[in-house]
Amino acid sequence: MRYADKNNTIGIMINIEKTLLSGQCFRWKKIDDKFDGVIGDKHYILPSILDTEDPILINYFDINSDYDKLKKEISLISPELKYSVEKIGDLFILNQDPWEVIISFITSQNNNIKRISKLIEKISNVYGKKIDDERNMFPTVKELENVTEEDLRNLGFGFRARYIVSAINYFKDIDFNKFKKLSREEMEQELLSIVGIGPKVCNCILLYGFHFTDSFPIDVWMKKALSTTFKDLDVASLGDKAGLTQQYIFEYMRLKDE
DNA sequence: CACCAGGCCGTGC
DNA sequence: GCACGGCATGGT
Repeated sequence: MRYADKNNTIGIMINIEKTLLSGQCFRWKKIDDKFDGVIGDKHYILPSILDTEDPILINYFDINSDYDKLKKEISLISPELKYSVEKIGDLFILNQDPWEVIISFITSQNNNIKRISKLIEKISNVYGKKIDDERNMFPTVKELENVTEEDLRNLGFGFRARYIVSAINYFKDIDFNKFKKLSREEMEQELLSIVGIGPKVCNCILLYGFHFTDSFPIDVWMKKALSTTFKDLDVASLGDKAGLTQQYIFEYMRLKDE
């Protein structure tokens, strides 16, 4: 929601709760009515209604994109999506560290959010730089380059340990800045060549890690949604609102289960 | 004790 | 091509 204060400064107040609990990020913990998390090298404790001019937060929550417009467009697609947008309210596609997203979503397969969060916190505490007494940064590719499958199994990553090592081995030898400049198609092809990254994880990485907002990750929930309530939805026509639409569909399916 | 978690890999047909 | 079992671990 946009507002102007007495100095006529334009600000934006957003509700970050649904986004931080949506399953696109794994480093935020809800403590009482605050959210405790890490963005890059900073430890944040944020209220669920956020009013900020911090450029790091503005970028992270993608505040400069026009979500009011996107929500309006998504509401027009179907009554169910209109309901979901009204009920859920603010929902953003975050701008996260792509490397953290790659490891997070490899970790996410056949797993649940709680345990994914625990594992991401562990790998940060063991290999990442310390920020303060409570939190560490997510480790860089460099900091993970000598990590073995056994190390990761000992941390609890299970069968995903092999996949994470394969991702580390791929990225330790390439220039990440060049990788970021690849086209969506090229990037998809590269990601899928890494053992442990299949179509679903790849789409999550493209969407949540590299902000290709036309990505539409299809998991078990989405398959169910697209074969029942949303069977008439033309996914291919969604364009750059596909990722956000997917999030509202996911939330709709969750709402229905309550 | 079973069964599941926002999949993917390897194998066999 | 596509169906199937196996996979580590922790939670219910």
